[in-house]
Amino acid sequence: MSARVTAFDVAARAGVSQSAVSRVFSGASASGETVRKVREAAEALGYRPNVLARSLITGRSRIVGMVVAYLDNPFYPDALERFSRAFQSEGYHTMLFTLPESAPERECDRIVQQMLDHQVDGLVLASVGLSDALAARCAAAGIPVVLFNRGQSGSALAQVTSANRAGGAKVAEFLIAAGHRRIGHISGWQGSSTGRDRTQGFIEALRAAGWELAGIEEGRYDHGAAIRAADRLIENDVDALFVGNDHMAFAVMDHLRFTRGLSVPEDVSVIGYDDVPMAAWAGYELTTVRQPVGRMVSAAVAALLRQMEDMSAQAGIEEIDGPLILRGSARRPEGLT
Amino acid sequence: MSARVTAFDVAARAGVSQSAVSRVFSGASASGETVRKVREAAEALGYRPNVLARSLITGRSRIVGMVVAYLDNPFYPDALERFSRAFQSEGYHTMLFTLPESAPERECDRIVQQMLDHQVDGLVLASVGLSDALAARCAAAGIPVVLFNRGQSGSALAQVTSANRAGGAKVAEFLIAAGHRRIGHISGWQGSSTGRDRTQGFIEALRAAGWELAGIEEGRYDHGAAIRAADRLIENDVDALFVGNDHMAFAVMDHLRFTRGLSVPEDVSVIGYDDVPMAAWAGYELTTVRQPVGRMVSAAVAALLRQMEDMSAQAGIEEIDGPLILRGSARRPEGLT
DNA sequence: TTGAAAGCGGTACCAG
DNA sequence: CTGGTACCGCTTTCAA
Repeated sequence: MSARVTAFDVAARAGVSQSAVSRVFSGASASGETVRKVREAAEALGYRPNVLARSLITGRSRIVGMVVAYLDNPFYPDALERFSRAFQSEGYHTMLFTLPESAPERECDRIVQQMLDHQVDGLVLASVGLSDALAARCAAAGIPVVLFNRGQSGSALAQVTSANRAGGAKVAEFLIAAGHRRIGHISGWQGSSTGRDRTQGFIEALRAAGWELAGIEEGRYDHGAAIRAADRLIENDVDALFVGNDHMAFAVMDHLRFTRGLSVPEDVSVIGYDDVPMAAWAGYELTTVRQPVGRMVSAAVAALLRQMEDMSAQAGIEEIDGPLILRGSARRPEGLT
Repeated sequence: MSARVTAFDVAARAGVSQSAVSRVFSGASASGETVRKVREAAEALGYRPNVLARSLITGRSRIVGMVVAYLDNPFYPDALERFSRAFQSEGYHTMLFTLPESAPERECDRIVQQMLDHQVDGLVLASVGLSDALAARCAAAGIPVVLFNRGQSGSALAQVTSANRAGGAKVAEFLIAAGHRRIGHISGWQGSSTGRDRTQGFIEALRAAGWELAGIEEGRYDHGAAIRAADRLIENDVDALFVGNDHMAFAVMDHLRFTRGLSVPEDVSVIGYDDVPMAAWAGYELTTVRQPVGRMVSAAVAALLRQMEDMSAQAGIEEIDGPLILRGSARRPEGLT
């Protein structure tokens, strides 16, 4: 509707050149007098620099692209909010994408390509992988990528996860200490590093203590699959269940209690990964493994900034220590926001 | 690192003019032969049009800005995911902002201004208001704005909420039907339309049935405040509590059960707004009011698209019918994703 | 249909 | 410090 106000308009009103206006708004050197006149004129006209034009010439958009597979596991909204705030405070903006439930892995490439088209300065991929071809493209374009909560072996991309293996081991120790001997496992997707690592750490620690799994099933992302897996394990008489999958623990426990009439944790102990906020808020008798979200996000942001600011910075793999087992206490654990 | 591939490079390789390349990629008329040559050259060079440059000249960025106050109420991640997908499928990208917990209302203007600098084509504000000054600025810039889950009376902005008043009334009827007579209310923030409407509908329906509130407190956003409010109401002997605030119901119930040793819902019935996903997943004995998220998002998206596509479209206020009371069943209600 | 040229709204380098 | 000017990468007249 209204005619766009450009730097020329401001220049004309302030009686200076357009270059002067540009300098004032990009923080380059200008005399106090010039600054004053320009600011005044800009204010009067309601002028604001067009970020697109600026990005076009500087080659930096100050936008980071963020891809998240899904948000129904409360771990991700939490992380997303932290990412968003962190980037904002560094002067970056966040362009968000979520993947369709149908073909997440396949869509990811398409979406990353779109972000590249938008000239993003960096990319965060939460719980999704990237094809080698596209990783190469990003590298060629000089766009740093950070994989969050997912490792991709053999890739040169920066990666941040928590110590999933240690987390899995902790669970084993926890269950053994609680006196459980027939322990079942519904694993996370074995195609993901987090899934594999948790399972591996769990089994190893069990073995180190002289025990074997009473049964193992792959749960992947599907509630139904997780529930069927739980059924099979229960038939097999397990008295404890480690659900390594992202947010299946509630579904499983629900099923055990209300379909099978078992009491948790008296009949079967259930322990899951990631579901802390819900478990905590609900004061539920579910024991969960809490990943150190805050530190994971900080590490990812730092890694990305480092690479965006300094082209020569190396992409590294960071494993943030300290997955924490929270007994499903009746009270909300302190320190949880 | 690598030299950027531009339309000129493609043109040179294809033996056509740069204009021709542009036409091919913007879908304008070009002969089949030209299209073939250009596509081939582009493919070989790995060319992709620079969206920034395109937006700069067309004046349309195909980006919608989205501001969300917080994501720790599961209602918002749910909505956000739906928004993101809807916009993606319409060829729009989403730029996300979250507000700092400290000064959300004040920061909102600053952030909206930043989005305008980025030349967004439209704005969605979830649960936050906009100053009149900035609303005017958006209008002047021809940028449509939709307020989601928040009304702002007297503003010309498009607004989508659910029928909060009817929802509040339903809660009253529900509690009365359950035989409660000493009913307390912890309201949502009375500075927001949703908070006011829920409370008003609740009180009116109570009154229509011949009852008065046994007590009312304002909970606002703070867990602590909500808990203290609950304490005061309990001292006042209420046997039912309607928590109109966004995601306080769990905190309140938690407190009642584990600090005060009351059983819910036997001693006190608690009913909240919005917390359905958690309640459902946890199979918790909490009765919640579920807002029709899907339809709310669809309406908001439609309203925004309409205005973005057709400058003459009117901004309207839509109240989506059908807040639903879900008894805190042991099983996850069907139809919840 | 096609190519040449004029911008879109800025930044950056230049000589003054 | 200042103004002039080339240029970022693309879209869009305009003649041919």
